[in-house]
Amino acid sequence: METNSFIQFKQSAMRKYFSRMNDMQQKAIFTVNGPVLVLAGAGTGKTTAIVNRIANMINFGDGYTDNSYQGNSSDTAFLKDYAEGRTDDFESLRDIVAHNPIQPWNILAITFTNKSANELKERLRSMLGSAGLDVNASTFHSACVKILRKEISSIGFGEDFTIYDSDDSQRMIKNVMNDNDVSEKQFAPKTVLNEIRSAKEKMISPEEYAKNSATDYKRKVISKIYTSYQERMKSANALDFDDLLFFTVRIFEEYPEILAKYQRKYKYILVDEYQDTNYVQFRLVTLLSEVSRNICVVGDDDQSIYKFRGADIGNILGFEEQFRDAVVVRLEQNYRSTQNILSASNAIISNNSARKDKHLWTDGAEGNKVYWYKAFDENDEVRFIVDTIKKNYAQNGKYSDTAILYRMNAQSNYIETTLARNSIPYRVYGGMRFFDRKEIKDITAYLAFINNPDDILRFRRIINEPKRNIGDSTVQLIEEISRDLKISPLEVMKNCEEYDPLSKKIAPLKTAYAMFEQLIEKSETLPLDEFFDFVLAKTGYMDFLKADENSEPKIENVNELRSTIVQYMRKAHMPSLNEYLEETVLYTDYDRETSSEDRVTLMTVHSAKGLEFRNVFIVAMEENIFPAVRSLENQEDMEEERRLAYVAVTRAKENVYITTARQRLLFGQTQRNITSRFIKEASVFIEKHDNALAMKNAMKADEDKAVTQVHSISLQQQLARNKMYSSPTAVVTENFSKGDRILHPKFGEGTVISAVQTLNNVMLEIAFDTLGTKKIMAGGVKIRKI
DNA sequence: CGAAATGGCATTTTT
DNA sequence: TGCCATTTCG
Repeated sequence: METNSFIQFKQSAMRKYFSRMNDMQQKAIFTVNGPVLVLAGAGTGKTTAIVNRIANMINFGDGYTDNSYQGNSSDTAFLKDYAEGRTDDFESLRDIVAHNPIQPWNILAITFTNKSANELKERLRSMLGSAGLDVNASTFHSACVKILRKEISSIGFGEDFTIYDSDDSQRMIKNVMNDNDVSEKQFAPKTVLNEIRSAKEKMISPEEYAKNSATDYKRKVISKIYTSYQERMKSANALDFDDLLFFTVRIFEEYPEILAKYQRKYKYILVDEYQDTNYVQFRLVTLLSEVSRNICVVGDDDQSIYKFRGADIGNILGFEEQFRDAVVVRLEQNYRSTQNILSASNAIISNNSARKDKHLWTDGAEGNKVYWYKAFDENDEVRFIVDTIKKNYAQNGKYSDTAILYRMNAQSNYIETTLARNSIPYRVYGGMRFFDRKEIKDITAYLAFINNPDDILRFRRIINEPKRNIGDSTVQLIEEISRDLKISPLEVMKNCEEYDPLSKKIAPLKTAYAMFEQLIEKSETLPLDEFFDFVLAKTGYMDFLKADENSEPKIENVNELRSTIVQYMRKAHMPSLNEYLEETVLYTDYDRETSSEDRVTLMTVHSAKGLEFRNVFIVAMEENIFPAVRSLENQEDMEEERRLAYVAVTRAKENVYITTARQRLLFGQTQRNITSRFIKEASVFIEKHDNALAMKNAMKADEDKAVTQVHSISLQQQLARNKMYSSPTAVVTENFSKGDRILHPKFGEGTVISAVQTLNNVMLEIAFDTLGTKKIMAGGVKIRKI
């Protein structure tokens, strides 16, 4: 009697402690040991559940399910009081309830992005204080870097290895292709890199790749490039992003004692966004949890949208097969959206076959129907968006609760222009990132090369930037010598007089060597920020920038880079160049910092995952765009598009606006697409507002009037209409015809052979008096009739 | 060597 | 159409 009530009150007291969580969330929180699969639909409080689960593990261990301690009557009385709200003495609760509490450093929580890792860290800290900071919450990549810095010597790299970003990798591929006489025309470096990347994602080494390539010419070539790429990476002591995961798993597979060490360290593994894991990531997680079997994966198969970069939805769908005893928790109560939005998204996603059945619900309001605006063309479409944003703004005085989502980045342009013209503040996500800018990459390359003089790629990038009279052929020679003799390019420069082919360049090489020698020396003595200034001055890079009159934004960027160094120095325990470089390459999140400014957000549906907005516009929901053309043929791709549509709709708290256009100008061509199947799938929850028909009829009336006077005026009309909508610069004002004499600012005088009218430009074929015949767009360079 | 012209290409993106 | 990377020409 007594024992039963102890356990009963213990559980109610603990439920009381986590009473802000719903039953399902509590189930996830209290299942501490063994494999757990949390299927968390959009907006169901997933992160909160994760944070609370970790808090439970650290505070109470497996106290909730433990039967070994039977308590006594005063404990039972306390628990009863706690459960019924007469006390909230947490310390006493923990004393009585805790069983095998888990040390924070035995927990590894893995996410995909720095943003979510940071969010997790922050929430753990605020819930658990300093214990929260001891949980290893990091991305796959940074978790692997940490392991590799300790263990990589086992496979022959130095522990101060350099990390290459995608841009660096691609350059490296190009270099390798050039040196192996593989034409970039025949094999696009991008394609080659992708192939290598996907091989690494599947844990296929160059040797293994070679085995299956004997018969296929393309594979044979790629195999050669892959092998040589990895060799060079090794001699540069560099790893690319994929290597970080690949080599960690390799080490675990080949060195059981190293694996065992980490299995002991990370007794509890938690993986967020599990639906987006690829094979290496799956392997890593599987290996680490093999012994403890304490693995909790959290995700939503309906939000798996990264197949194109290797994500395997099978990982989450197969979890229950992999772990027969897995506890499955479904989070389906949604705290974000109105019932109508949820119904619409459920209606869409239920057309997918490869999924675990889930049904989002809310006890909140019914809300508005999804608003579908059928526009005449893309200009009418943005006009609607602008009007609606203005209307909403008039009501609640806020722009930042609105997002405009599109399928591809190319669509942002015409929306931006119109927003700007209407003075609606906005921010576009995506595009050039801070650390991808040339000047930033250059300076970082200096720092990286000073940090690791074997880094041949960075050497190549900066040795003649600014100009030091060391041209391509000389660099090529240095590289070859360095490779053949297995010495660093610096060594080659130092002793350049020993190498005959370099004899003509001894002076510049010696000068450059002396410079690097000084830089390296200062890197060991100066604090980082002062060292940074020294590099800028000594290398002449700052002067080089200042010499260009348009360089102000660049100089500003450089100053911003400096402030990242200062920031880093402030928070680092032992600031080092190596660690700083690691952070900048791995944590590029910095320029995504959420500004508090009140702006409309423009982004692709992909980058909207995990975010929420009161009002969401989903632009151009038409077949060929959303779903994208390339997914129409293939069932699997189509299901991914549908998941994407599901993600898009579930971003909204209150209002979803979907737009389509009867015709639209995209990639310079006018196209007519039929309505997206996704709209039809959710039609019950959608309200259609057709402006296309009205506008078409209005235009038809105009046209009829005109036709009575002039025949076939439609091209003229078309042009006039384009003039109205498009920027004025694109319009050709002068009319050219065959036989006209013209003056071109560069090519001089000539005679027009033909003039072909395109939609809003004229293609001229001109016989120049001195240069022969050329085809030129009249709208581009200024061509005058004479 | 650097600006200008040409050609090719156009889902989605994090680390 | 518009962007980019590469080529081309002075």
